[in-house]
This record gives sequence, structure tokens and C-alpha cells, in this order.
Amino acid sequence: MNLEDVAKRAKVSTATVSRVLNNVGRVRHSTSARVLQAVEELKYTPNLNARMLAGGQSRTLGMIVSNLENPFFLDIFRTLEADAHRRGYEVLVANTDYRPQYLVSSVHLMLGRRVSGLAVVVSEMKPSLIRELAETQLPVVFYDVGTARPNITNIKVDYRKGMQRIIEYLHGLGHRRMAFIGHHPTLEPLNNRKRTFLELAAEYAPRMKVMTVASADGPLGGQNAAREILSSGFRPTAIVCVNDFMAVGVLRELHAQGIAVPGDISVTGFDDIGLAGFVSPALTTAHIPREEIGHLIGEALIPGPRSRHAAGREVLIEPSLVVRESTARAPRAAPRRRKVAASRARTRSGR
Amino acid sequence: MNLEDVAKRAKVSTATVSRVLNNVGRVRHSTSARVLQAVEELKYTPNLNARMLAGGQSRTLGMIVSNLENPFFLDIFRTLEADAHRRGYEVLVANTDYRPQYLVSSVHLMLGRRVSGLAVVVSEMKPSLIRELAETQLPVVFYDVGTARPNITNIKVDYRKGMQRIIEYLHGLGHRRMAFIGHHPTLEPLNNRKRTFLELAAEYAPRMKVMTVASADGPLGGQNAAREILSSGFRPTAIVCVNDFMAVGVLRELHAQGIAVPGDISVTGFDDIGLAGFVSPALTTAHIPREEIGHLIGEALIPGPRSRHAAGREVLIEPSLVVRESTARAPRAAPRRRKVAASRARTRSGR
DNA sequence: CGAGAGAGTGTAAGCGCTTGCAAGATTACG
DNA sequence: CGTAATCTTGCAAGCGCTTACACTCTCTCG
Repeated sequence: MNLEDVAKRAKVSTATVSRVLNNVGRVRHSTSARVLQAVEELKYTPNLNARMLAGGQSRTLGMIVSNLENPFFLDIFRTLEADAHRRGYEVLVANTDYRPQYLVSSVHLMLGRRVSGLAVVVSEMKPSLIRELAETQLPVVFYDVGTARPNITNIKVDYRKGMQRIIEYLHGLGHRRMAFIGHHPTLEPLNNRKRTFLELAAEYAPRMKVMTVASADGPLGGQNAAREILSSGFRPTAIVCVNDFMAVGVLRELHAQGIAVPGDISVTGFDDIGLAGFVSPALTTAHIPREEIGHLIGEALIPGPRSRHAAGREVLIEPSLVVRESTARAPRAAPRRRKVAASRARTRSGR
Repeated sequence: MNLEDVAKRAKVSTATVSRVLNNVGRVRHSTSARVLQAVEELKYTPNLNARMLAGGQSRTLGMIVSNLENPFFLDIFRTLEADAHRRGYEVLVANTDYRPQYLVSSVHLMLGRRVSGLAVVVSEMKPSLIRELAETQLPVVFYDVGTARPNITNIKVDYRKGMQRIIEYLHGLGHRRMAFIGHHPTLEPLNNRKRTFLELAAEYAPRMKVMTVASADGPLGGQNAAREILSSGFRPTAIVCVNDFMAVGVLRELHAQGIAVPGDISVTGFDDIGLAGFVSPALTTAHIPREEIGHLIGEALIPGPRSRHAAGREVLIEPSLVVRESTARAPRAAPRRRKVAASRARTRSGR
């Protein structure tokens, strides 16, 4: 079932069918109607691969993310996709699960499909890949990694600023013992977040007691990390999570162990995903405008009148603090030990 | 940058380059090495569109879902993708947001890309589309809709069975006033779930008092629905949600209004998404084996030795009840009204 | 009424890759 | 050392579609 079949049936040339289907050039209305009818009758669907090959235009964007499960990435994807559709573009997603090797093959897959723009929103990144993409003509957007080049737009979040707001806030509430929960400490951007936490903590209170643990991204990882902290002997009054997704698991674990949040321990997240407002207590977090990021990506990758197509610029986004219910003044004494299953123990006056 | 450039550089024909790249036919080792080096030096990436066109094999699967945000769909996708990768396939996702029109265009997009298999995991579905796909040669898997045909595999969940287990359980706990929260009641599969609830409720207790409300899929929708119920005057002792994703919002709203779960109201979900175990109280729900579904899809769409490729069979999956913390014996009296600052009125004795 | 201007359509040359076929190069053997 | 068998490789025909260019009509005007 191809163009030629349709052409034959409509008694025209393939060129005319193509023109009708793409709405280009002038075609007599009666002819066009005949073609459309033939298409209908034959249930013809144009072969997009061939179209791409011949036309040279893919009208397809690629987006690579580290963890589709984390709503943070999904939100960006959805915004971008909506923008893309509005402009007649498709977007292909690839998920790396934070595996650098997958990033490489995903990039090549996208390149192979000849996407007309590529967004790389990941935490793992090899410099060689950045260089490779920089040498391409392809409009590319990097989130959180790399540097601006002629064809590369860079979107960065001022993570330090966000973390600073969190720590300042927590410090102001009297917290002096904090734990930081992260994931994939071997990946530079993530390790950097941890370092930032440590530096800022030291800056705000030289005698601040801190500890850091890492687990997998997601609620399960958060839960495990919380467990690890709780059984380590260290008793933080605040747990700072690298993102909301992990914080959800932390909240759960604290609840399960009968530790009050924020009474005994305050918890913070990062990103401000939708879920943050739906857990109890609702998460205090740093807001990262994911929609804005999605729009920025679209703007950079989709050519258009008022677009900064492949502008090679650099955008810095500043997170804002969102205070909800999971944080409060630090308790005077150390938080109580977990109380055993059977008895829910004495009530503490949290302060 | 194309095959010819590489061929020229390696001083061979394009045919040879192609053979090397695809590992087919016999090529002298020294030649192959030369080709590989040329590829490397030129940073050549094969054009997959052209490859597909010429080869006729796309090794790409398509998957269309209603709501990628709902972990239920995402889990299926991830399992399928893992299986696909293992077999050298890619999978393209499309998201419809429950809009029938988007389903149609997504299907055509997939058809246009000449996927070698298509999974349609949605709740909206036009009979005409089913017919159209049935007429194709393409291996297709439908979830929850349509009937088996030669090229179509059908996966269905025995929703009634799952709902029955929930209602039976709730009924056994003494619940006699229930509310059902759903979404998209205009879509048949979803409306059917509601009907099933109603029928089963009537069956278990002819005098059961019920009410149903609908909102958007997701926590926000769940929250709105819960609000609607609470302000309606009807005082259920149990709220049955069409899925876990919405239940999350319900839990939040009840908590916010000071209503104890499961003390005052029991809440159930459906699907058993990971999040169900991470909210507090953890959700009682019906487990749907999403991994199994993902594997089944892969089995049906990817040709292989022990695969039932395009077997046109029908699989019925039975959900199992998972009891967690969100359900308990129905309270004797009506649940207390929300206790709020502004004093939200008198206590009603329901029934 | 003839020429120029469009309008409508067809012809054919690719787009980059795969692959059947056949020729040229090697190797094996008697 | 000749010949057949086996390897390697190149040739060239598409895959289905877009598009520059050319051609045929039909009008419009002077």
C-alpha cells in the first residue's frame, strides 16, 4: 500500500498525491477530492520513514531523560510534547535509568532517527558525548550539564541557591544536625549536589553535624536511606533529600517507625513535583519550574518566528523555597528512638 | 555523512560497509577493520529511516497509553521496553490523555512509522479503530478493549473479580455506605468499572447506600472527588477508588479534613502501583500484575522462538486483594465531621 | 486573435540504505 | 600447475516519498 497504489486509483501521478497529502503546491479541487477518496478507500498511511528520507525534514524531537518514573522528568517531557504537537512536531523519549552506557546508545538512536532537535535531560554525561554533539549541526539542549556552544543551549538550575534557601531556612529553625539523602553519588551532577549541601551546611554553622547517605532514586531508595540513617546512631533533626521523589519514601519510613514529621524530624525535598503536595505531611521543598524548562526546550529546538532556535544561549533557573508541612522548629532534645511495634509510647511535646 | 562517504574513505563499496555494520555476509577481517575505522573517524551514524525503508524491518514497537503519568501505564511500558531492548527492539510511546482523537492520530503515527507491533493500552477506543487495526497484518495487543482476531492478542483484567474481592472484604468489615470515585465516565471501560461497582454493591447488600463521583485521573482528581463526596451530605464509611493514583489524592484530602483513615473512613485503590505502599496509611488495593502484562505484550509482538507471535489469543488476568492499612472495620457511628478552625458544622448521624 | 501568464499535472532524479546476483580473488586438491 | 570450490567484494535495483523542472492547458489582454 503505497503512494503509487493511491495514484493509480485516483488516476493521477504520485507527485500529485504527495502534493495533496502535504498541502503544498496547487491542485485542482476536484483532483484533490479524488485523491483523498482513494486514500480513504485504500486506508493508506504514508510511510513516515520514506517521507523523512526524501524530505530531509523529520519534524521530530528527541528527549533523553534519566528516570521517567520520577515525575520531575515526566513533567518536562509532557510540557515539551504539548508544545511540540502544537507546532506539528513529535517527540521521542528515551530513558537511561542513570546508566551512562544507555545515554550513549540513546543519543545514537536519536541521531540515527535524524531528529531535528535533541534535549538531554540527564545527570550522567560523558564529556566526549558533549563534544560529539557539539560537533553536530543539530540543535541540542542540555539540562544541568555541559557548556553553551553555537548549536547548544544550556539550561541550568542554580542548585546551590535552592539548597542555600533550604539550609538557611532549616538553620533558622534551629536545626543543627542534618542528614542528606542522595542517589548515584558517582555521577558528577549528583555528587555535586551532595558537596553543595556539605559546603553550605558548614558555612551556616561550622559545628553543624551532618551525614550523607545514598540509595536509588525513588521512594524505595528514600526509604532505604532513611532506614540507614535511623539505624546509624546519628540522630538528625532534619533530613534534606536531593529530590521530592526520594523524600516520599523518607516520609513513609519515618511514619512507619513512629517518628513524627515535622515534630521529631523535619524533611525537605527538591523539585516540587505534584506529589509533594499530596503526601502527608505535605513536603517543604524547592520549586523548580518544570513547565518553564519544557517551554525553553521547545523554544530552543523548534524553529519558528519568535524562537531562539539553536541560540546557543545559557539559562539559569533559580529555585524558590516552598514551605509546607514537613518542616518545623527543631526539637530541643534528641528525637526519641523508634518505639516498638506493640506500644505506641509516650507522647512527646515536640516544641 | 552517509554510507558512501564511509565507503569512499575505507576504499570499499557501500555494500561492504553495510555488511560490516549489520554483521551479515562474509567480510574479510582486515576490510571490516578499515570500515570500522572510517566509521569512527567520520563519526558516522546510520540513517535509521533509510535503513528501515530499504530493509523493510523496523524492529520498533509502538505503545499507546492513556496517561503516562499514572504509574500503572509507566510500569507496563518499562517492562515492555526492557524486554524489547533485550531482543534488539525499540519502543515508541504515545500518550493520549484519554482523548479519543489523540488515540486515532497516535495509531496513525505508529502505522506511519511502520512499527512491527503495536500495543494499545488505553481506556478510550473507537470500534472503527479496532476494525481498522484488525484488517492490518500488524501484530496488535489490546488491553482492556476489543476482541481477539487473527493478528490481535487481547489482554483483559477481570475487573469484576477484583472489585468483588474488594467489596466482599469491605462488606465483611461492616461497611454499608460506600462511595465510588472514578474518572472519565464517558469512556466505556471506565463507565463499566463504575457499573460493576454498583452491581456488586447491590448484590452484597441490597440496602447498601452508595454514591459515585468522577473527576480527573490522578491525585488532584482524587482530592476533588473526595471533597465533593464530603460536601455532599452523604457520609460513606468506605471510599472505593477506581485506581490507586486517584486514591492518593483521596487520602490526602481526608487527612487534611481531619478524617481518620481507616478509623472513620476506609479507602481502597486498584492496581497496586508502587506508590500505594508509600502513602500513609498504605493503600489496601487490588493487585494487577503489570510486569506480567508487559511481558505478555512483548511475547505477542516480538517474533521469536518461543513467542506466541501474533497468536490472536486472549488472556484474562485476575487481580488479587492486597490488604494494607487504609481499611478497617466500619465505625459504629457516623464518622465525625471534619474538625476545623472555622468550625464546620454539626455532626450528622448518617444512615 | 495571438502571446504571455498562470494554473495544474507529470517526469524523473534523488534521499541513504539493503541485498540478490555475479564477477574477481583465493584457496584447495589432484 | 590447472581447475573447481569458496571467499570477498562490487553492481545496481529498488524501498516509498518529495520536489525541481518541464509541459500542457486555459485564460486574460492588448
